[in-house]
Order: sequence, then structure tokens, then C-alpha cells
Amino acid sequence: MKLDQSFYQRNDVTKIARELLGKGLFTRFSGKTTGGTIVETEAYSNSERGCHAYQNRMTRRNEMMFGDGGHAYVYLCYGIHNLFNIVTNGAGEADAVLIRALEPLEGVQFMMKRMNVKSERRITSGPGKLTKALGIDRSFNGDPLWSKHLWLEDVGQFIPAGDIVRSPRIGIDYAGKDALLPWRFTVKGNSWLSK
DNA sequence: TAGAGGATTGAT
DNA sequence: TCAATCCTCTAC
Repeated sequence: MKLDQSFYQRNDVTKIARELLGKGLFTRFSGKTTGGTIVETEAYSNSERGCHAYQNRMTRRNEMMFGDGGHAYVYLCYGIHNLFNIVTNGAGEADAVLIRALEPLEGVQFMMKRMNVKSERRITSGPGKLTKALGIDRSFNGDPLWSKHLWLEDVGQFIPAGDIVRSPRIGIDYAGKDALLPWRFTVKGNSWLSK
């Protein structure tokens, strides 16, 4: 069952980031479905320096973060990688969850083809890689997450609280002390986590 | 309008 | 450890 928009519109981005673990993220083009279960997320909120919308600073790039929860925020990182975020909270509240890793579930062969690799090993173990494997690019920026080409779904997987690990977020040293916030959530011992 | 740098990745 | 690579954002 696809996740309802009310799931995303709650005013608690770290709670949503935690609950997204075990949920399915899928894309479907030309009759081919690809996707997997989320095993690594990071929360970003307008109240801290790691966030593109810190202090509600709106730019052309991040304006989608200010929209309604339940939409995609996709941007280009290092000129090479598309990073996929889920916008949360209500309109005007710029919070988002970065999806950092998936455990492959559907269309593995097709994802391997997109990645141009012969092994399924680590094809979705990083934020730039999973977007490529699923065919997500910046043209998806602002799209709703219940469409027929891109959606999140409850696949019936339950992650016990004891299997969820909190740690500081990756690659945001510029955020000063906010880089220490334990807002990265991972599934303990999962072999598909990013490096 | 020029210049700096980034929520990464894979190779050395 | 380092280059790839191209917007976006900021300052002038």
C-alpha cells in the first residue's frame, strides 16, 4: 500500500526519517519496476546548519523543500550525483529526509543495467548510486510520492527499535556543531549501507 | 557576471 | 588521497 500524504506532513522530521527505514521506494518506467527497501536515511530541518533551507533561506534550488510534505526534492551534488530527498512537514516548513541507501527488492537486473555493472553488489548503497539505479534525476524535483512513476510503499517490513542505529550525518562538516546531531538512521548490520 | 564550493563516488 | 564535473549561490 502506498504511503498516505499524512505520513509525510507530520511536524517531526527525525521521527519520519526513522519510520522510513523498512519502507519501499520504487520507480516504474516502460513497464519495468525498480526499487528496494530503505535502510539508511538522514533528517534535515530548517533549524540547523546542515540544511539547505537553514533559517528558512529559500533559493531556486531548495524551493521545493518549502512545499507540502510528500513531494520529492532532488538536486545535483558535486556536479555529478542526483540526491533524492523526501519533503516533510506542512507547506512553509522546510524539512526533508535524504534517502542514502536501499536494499534491492525489485528489478535488480534492470538496476544493474542502469549502473552498467555485472554484479548486484552495492548497486544501491549510497545516495548518488540509488538515484542512478532507480532512474531518478532532477526532472523528478517536486513530484508527488504517490505517482505511478515514483512512489513509497509499506512493504510489510518491520524494523525493531533495537535494530535502528542513530549516528551523525555524513559530509556536512561545514555545519559546525550541528554536524554532530545524531540524525542519521541506519538498519543495524545491514549489508547495503553506504560507506 | 565571475569565482568558489558542494548532503559523492570510485580509482590510485 | 584525489579528481571528476556542473550547477547554484554569493559577492562584486
